[in-house]
Amino acid sequence: MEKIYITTAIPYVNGVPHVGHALDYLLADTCSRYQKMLGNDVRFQAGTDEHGNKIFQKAKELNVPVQEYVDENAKKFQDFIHLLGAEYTDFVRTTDKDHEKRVQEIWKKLSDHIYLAKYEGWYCTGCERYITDKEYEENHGVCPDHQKPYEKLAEENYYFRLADFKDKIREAISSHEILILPEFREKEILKLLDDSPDVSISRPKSQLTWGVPVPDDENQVMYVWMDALSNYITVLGYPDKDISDFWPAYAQFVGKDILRFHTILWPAMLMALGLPLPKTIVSHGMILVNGQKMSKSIGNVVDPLEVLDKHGTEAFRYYFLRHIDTFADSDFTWDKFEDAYNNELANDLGNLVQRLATMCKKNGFSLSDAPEIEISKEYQDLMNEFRFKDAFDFAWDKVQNINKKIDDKKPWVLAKENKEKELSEVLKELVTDITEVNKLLSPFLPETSDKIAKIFVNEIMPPETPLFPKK
RNA sequence: CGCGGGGUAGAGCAGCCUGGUAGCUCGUUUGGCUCAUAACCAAAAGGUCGUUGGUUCAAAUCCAACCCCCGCAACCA
Repeated sequence: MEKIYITTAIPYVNGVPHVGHALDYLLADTCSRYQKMLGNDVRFQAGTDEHGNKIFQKAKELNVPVQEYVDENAKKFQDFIHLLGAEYTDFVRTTDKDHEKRVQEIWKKLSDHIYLAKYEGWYCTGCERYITDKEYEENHGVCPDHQKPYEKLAEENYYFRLADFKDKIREAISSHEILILPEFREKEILKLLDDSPDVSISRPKSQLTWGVPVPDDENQVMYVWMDALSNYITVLGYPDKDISDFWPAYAQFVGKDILRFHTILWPAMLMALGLPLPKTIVSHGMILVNGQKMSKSIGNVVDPLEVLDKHGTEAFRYYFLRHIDTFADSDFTWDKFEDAYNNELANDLGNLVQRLATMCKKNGFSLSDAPEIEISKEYQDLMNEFRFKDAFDFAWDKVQNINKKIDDKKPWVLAKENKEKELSEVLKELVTDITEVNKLLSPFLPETSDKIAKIFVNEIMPPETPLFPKK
């Protein structure tokens, strides 16, 4: 039995749960359930990123205490994860006192690689942020959102000296000590690594109050990444506890937009702490709508809660794990979702369960013990390579094969001709087949898999209502 | 010449690394079956594999150039 640690990205809680978050949770959950199926001991982290100005301001706008605001939002995300049928073991919030204390200790341990420097740049008082030189030129020195000219400002920030680790990181990535998936992202990151400057990791308190104070400097507050990335180890108890049981992580799931932080700054932090690097960073794509990025301004945002409400957890998991590519950007449309539901979940699988169970019942066939199942090598290889969509396809192919086999063996003919022995052999074979497929489906569709398992053991009874009624 | 991904049937994709009859799902048409959720099974139609050139007995696949789409370019799920 191995100890497996799986992590998800912690969403920034200034908004509601998004389909993109769902994808992250589902991939991690599928991985986790598969590992548990193999008999491994799994810890599955989830959490929320709760510091920063945006959250502070949003709470002020709503006129609620900031802590109350983040409490509410953290709850929304926890509920969301449950709705997805994902089972985490640990939930970390960056406002947890333990986390805050541990991040400060981590900061101290990193101090050899941290220095204070002056940052100077163009600043918009409306946006309350610095903008890049390029942006300055494009907007001709005036903020388009606030119609105010940018101001030249200077402030002191702490920086993390990434330069100390670049060579080692390049080596770790190239040698696959830390494996980046999909493969093509590795090139992208290696190139990016070369151009990466030291990272600004604090803000003056005058600018940012809602965050973890920098130890031994009351004028500075930690800024997002140091705080957020640490969650993966603070939740395990680092540095108060020995985390070597579960660290290094078996897999860390992230969106492609934040892959760079997880493959550049994060390994650098770990190296500085003397901790081993995560084995795999899995970067998934974005979910598009008709080929376009979802955005509030275009107004094409798909609310995952609406999808869950209309079609339920299992249909949601089915679409997002099989029709959304594990690694690349893919489309969500209601048409595609509904086609997949009706043609595949209802017709292929739901109907198969119905017809086979009915057949068994009509002919008085039952199995006292669940048949022994071996998990196919091909499926395991795909799962071990995090190719969940392909593994799901592999399982689905078997679903279709059972439908073919039924047509081929024609049990109803055997029944009419009273070939009881032959009929019972055929049914036994079919029930064994469906039990096997069901096992392969269980990391993806846990609830359905449970139901099917119950139907085909002891006295076989078709479900009273179809598993997936057509819509 | 910033970096990366992609262009294969009406749609969505696989195949490319390791050249050898172009494949899968959906959709369309036709046939079969009756155990099942008007489901299931089979067959057919449908492609100059972005363009041009090169290597080769042989190129979707390897090489070169070009065209087009899409991401990223440091607070974005």
